Amino acid sequence: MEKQTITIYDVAREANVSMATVSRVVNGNPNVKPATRKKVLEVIERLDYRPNAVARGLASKKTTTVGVIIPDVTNMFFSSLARGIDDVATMYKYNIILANSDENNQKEVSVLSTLLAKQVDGLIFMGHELTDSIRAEFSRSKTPVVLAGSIDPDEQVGSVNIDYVAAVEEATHQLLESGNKRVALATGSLTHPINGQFRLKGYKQALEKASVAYDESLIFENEPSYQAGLALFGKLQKVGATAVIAGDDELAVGILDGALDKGVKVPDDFEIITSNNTKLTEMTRPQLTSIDQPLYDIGAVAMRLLTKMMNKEEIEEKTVMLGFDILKRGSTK
Amino acid sequence: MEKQTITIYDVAREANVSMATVSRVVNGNPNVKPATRKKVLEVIERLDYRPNAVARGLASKKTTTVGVIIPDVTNMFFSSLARGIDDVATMYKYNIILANSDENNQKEVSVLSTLLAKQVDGLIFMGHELTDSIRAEFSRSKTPVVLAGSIDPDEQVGSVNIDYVAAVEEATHQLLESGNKRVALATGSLTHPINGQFRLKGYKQALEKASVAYDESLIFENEPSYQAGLALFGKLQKVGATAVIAGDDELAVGILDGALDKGVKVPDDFEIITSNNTKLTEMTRPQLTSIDQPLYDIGAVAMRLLTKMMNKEEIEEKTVMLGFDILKRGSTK
DNA sequence: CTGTTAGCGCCTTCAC
DNA sequence: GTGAAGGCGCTAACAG
Repeated sequence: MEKQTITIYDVAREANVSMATVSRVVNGNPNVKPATRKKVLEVIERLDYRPNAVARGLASKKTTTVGVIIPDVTNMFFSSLARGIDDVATMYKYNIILANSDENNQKEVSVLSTLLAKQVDGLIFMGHELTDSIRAEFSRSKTPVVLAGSIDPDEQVGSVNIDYVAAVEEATHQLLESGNKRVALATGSLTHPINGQFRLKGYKQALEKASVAYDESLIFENEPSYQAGLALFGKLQKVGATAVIAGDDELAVGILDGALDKGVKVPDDFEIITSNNTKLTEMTRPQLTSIDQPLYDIGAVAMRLLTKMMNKEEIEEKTVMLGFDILKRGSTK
Repeated sequence: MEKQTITIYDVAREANVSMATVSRVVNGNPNVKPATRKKVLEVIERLDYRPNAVARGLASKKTTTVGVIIPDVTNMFFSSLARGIDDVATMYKYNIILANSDENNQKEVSVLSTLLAKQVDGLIFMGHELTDSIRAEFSRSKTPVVLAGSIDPDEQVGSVNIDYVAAVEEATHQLLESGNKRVALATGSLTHPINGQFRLKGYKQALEKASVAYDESLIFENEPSYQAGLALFGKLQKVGATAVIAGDDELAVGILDGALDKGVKVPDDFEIITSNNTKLTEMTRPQLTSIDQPLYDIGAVAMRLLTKMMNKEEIEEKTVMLGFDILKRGSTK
């Protein structure tokens, strides 16, 4: 009645060879005479044998699974990355253990701990802040880690991203150029380096080059959600902003709808540039101009980088920066 | 230099007890004297010991991980389900191995096979068709399976869904009621039972009750994508449809934008009811009227059901049907 | 090319 | 309440 498993031992017996030989053919070891290989394969087929990956993992100390910590699969930005990660993982015969963290430090630490207990061969971390507790867990195990779609100022772990400074600088520049005097910046928490350091820096640089004074009241910290965007538009109007750079597409759609709902014309009376170029940017009317981060590729490259690290290959540069563009659509003039 | 792991054996030695005792305290077995428990816990803390889940899995034949086969994480419908699944899984100390299948039979079979090899304790399958090869894999292993957000006409495996027949019947009814003579139905492949059997049936029943003749030219098979929707609107116009029921929200948004782009007024000149009530339905202008499937809950309940099955608890009913509503928004009169 | 022999780290009877 | 011992199914030297 129990899931009667047939083991490598059964196959060995039936095929009149040793377990070692069976193991060899299963693992594609060339040191097997074609004839015996054929015989073994035949028995495997007949018995419908399937290697037990757990046992294999224990013996070989490799699980061929990697842990992926994601803030929220439900957010297109992250799910797009995740898709790239999974596809490349599959390509390299890895599986993904996916865990949502809501960027909640406690959850992150807890999930990281169980992932490590499960002996994942590597980790991909999405999330914009590497707290000390997370860093501690990382270094405590020697498991390779890659950050996808974010950046670690200390460059202690691998990371795949774009040049956030340059991207936001360029976006700000365009908005300034088209005549906006007051361009707002709406990102997530400024305690996250990607926002507080990089994006903000790009924003300030653009202002400076245009000789526009920096005004802190134009900086907004928000959740990456549609609701937050909807609520934000009013505040944006209040401070006299005529354009905004949003750090998240859902947030941007919220801002757009907030404007539309008040009868404000986009882009005529208000311009928006968003940051992630997810599918969402094409679904609105007008469509959203966006920084074009190659999301899928960021995930894919991150996973590829991780495979190299797991494979102990030589890594030229563990921080890889992909190219970006500003994709002009209807939300800007 | 190697990831020097400390094992249960080290803890046992340091604490002057046997491995068995350590195992007991780690697993919360009550048969341990408080004093020794305390001592062991202390050593565990000091040595920073973390049980190896792989070894545990081999010995106990339980991995506390479940496999989740998802067509595409990038689609809000599925990612919403996935979120519900993961949250409940976490609650019950399970982890999720997530694998994208694109509803491609070959990928499904292949991934299912590796999931089974990894000894997952259970499986959640999202996808609208249980092909024979999938069924074969399912029954070949005795691993519990639950379908989330779809339905198996044969009810061989567990499933959590809503009453698709009633939902589409109601939606069709409303559209007919508001004066539409030609209501189209745009779903995924009709070979999928959820479409070809259930949704179509609800559609036909509504027509019948309203004494409207069934016209096959009003039935459309589409990919669940924005692009497909965009392209579809033209065809909808061509067959003289004035309203549509879409089986997927991205598809619906595409149809909406297709209409808007041609200057067709929604809902005045064209009405739309979509099926999944994902976040997307709120993001458009007008917002989309939708069948309100409790996506997160479907995922959550599916996972909960699976935990019961893995736990060999008595299951009253392995097909659970959740309630639904029609959420009226701006895309209908 | 193939077989033998140890483990991998932990759980689980079965005694004591 | 605690210890000893035998696996779980497979890989990895090491012989031959």
